[in-house]
Amino acid sequence: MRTHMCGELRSDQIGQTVSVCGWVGRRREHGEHLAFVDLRDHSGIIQCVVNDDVDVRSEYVLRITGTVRARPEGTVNDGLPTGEVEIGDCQVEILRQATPPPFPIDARADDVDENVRLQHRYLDLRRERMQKNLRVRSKINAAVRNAMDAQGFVEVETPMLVPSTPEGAREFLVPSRKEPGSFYALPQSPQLFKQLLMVAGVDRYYQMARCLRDEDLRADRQYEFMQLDMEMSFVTQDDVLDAVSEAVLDAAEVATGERPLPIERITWREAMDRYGIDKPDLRFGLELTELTPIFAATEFKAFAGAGAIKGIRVPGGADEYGRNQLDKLTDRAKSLGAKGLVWLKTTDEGFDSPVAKFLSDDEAAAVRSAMGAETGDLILVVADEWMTTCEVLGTLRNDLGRPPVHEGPYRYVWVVEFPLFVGVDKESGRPKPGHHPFTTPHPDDLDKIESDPLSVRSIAYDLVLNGWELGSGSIRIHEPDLQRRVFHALGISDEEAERKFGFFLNPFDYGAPPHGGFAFGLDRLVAILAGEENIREVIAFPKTQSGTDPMTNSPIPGDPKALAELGLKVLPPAT
RNA sequence: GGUCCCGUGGUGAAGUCUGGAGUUCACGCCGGCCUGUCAAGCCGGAGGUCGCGGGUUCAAGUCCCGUCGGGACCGCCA
Repeated sequence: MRTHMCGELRSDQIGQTVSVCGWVGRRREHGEHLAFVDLRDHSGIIQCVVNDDVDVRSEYVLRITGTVRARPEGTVNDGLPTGEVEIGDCQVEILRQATPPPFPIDARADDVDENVRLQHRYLDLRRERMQKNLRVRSKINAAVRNAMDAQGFVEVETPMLVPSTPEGAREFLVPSRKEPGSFYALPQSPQLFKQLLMVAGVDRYYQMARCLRDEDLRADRQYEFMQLDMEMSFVTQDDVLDAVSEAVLDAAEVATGERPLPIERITWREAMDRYGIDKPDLRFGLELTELTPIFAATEFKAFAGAGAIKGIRVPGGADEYGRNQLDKLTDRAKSLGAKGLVWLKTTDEGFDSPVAKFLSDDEAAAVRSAMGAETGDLILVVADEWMTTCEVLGTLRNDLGRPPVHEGPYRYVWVVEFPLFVGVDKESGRPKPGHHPFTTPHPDDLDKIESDPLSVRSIAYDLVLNGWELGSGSIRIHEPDLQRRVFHALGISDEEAERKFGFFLNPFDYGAPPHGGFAFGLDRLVAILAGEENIREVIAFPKTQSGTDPMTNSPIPGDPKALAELGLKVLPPAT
């Protein structure tokens, strides 16, 4: 039907008779016997010179046959890859007429209400930007698959209809017709299956896995999302990180044409100390500075006895931030859990600050020196429990300096040695798992599981890109004694463990190899590499923030007959 | 569950604070003219439940209350 794609025609084809197919973009008519038609397919746009009087309108689907020729002197279009040539003597075949689209099928639709774009997603996807995104995604998928295959991983598909599991994200439930009142769940991840595949001796498993979580949506979260899910036997953390790195770096290379440097590592502790967050954005400074020792014997009540005192320095911020803005920053800090926020404006004489008079000369000088502050800088200080201090300043740091996620350069980082337990459950008073309850404790911290659980590190790691968590993983516990100790630390009795996790852990008794794995979100990786700051832009048919699809109108009310067959009855909405 | 922003011909915006006739701009659409344009140009035209409901007022796109839809974020996402 066609000999070339619209966007591939160049001077090389001059003289050739070609056929191209596509949609009518812009057209410029100069009377009955001359019209310029921009024909578009996914590869680009070619100008066709039509001398017949054919009625050709926006988005008509055409097949055009004609001769490639150089454009006349002075009419070359530098803005178009095909701009040196055009198709002349065009024979136009209308394959399908079209009604005018609700929005222009080009970059102008970037500004159109997203709801309208989603209502007509098939038209939105027709645009160059979205075509590019679909294709980048496809290339990344292929690169990831190739990388995993080349490393000896076996792609195994796991079920979409799985049992509901008690822990973790809220699940989507699927009613069973054969057993009314019983339900499957859609998998929030293939976690249990991939570990059982290790018991099965698969050794290296991977899957492009669709995961489903019934949690509220965000710019970086959809109900349904894709993960590169993988698991390996007889490995250390380094083996897992290397295998994942290979896939991620290959993906980055096909998407950007440039292979990133090896991914650096930082411990969770250092990430919190320096960036105040477990998914640090390394693209900008504003790092947290340790000030605790300076105030070891301070008389300033707000600082005395604080677990940690840290500051961030905003270069030249003294003039930039007025009283009003500083009050807002203080409110922000308080809403994040800090008792307050101390701000210091660096002057030639010392500090301009409401609390300047409470600082001794030595303390002021030490702060200035530790922060590397120069006149005109703004310093923000928080004094609180270590975790609170870090988190509050980390959030302020992001508020103040973080560029949009898709703006280069790309800064990948492995965050390792996550704590095994995070926080304490209000009801039980027991620690809560940081990653999941099957994560291996750090070998150096085994003796603290009972005595000081919150200080126990784990062999768990996250991959972070430009401040977005791409994914996480861990080395799993494969020995029953250690698993029992961790369960006990979590306040899970042997009986409860058997009831909740028996179906998953009992198979380990038949010989579970040491194993560990990882899963990272492809949508997020593709979005960043495609230069998008919202994963909806790299998903062909995404849901809105409230979980609806304006194109298909899903979700829709259940059909009474179908409900009856499933043994379901819909209750009136709670008031 | 919560906070904030947005909703005006097909599309994007202005008008809303400070109430006075559906007013304006650009794109698109329809018709006409036009043989080298590429954001083609020129002339003419059509197109509206100002998201929806209620209230205040002589009068509401504009003020108030509620509601629906979209977005950003918090909670949530082991």
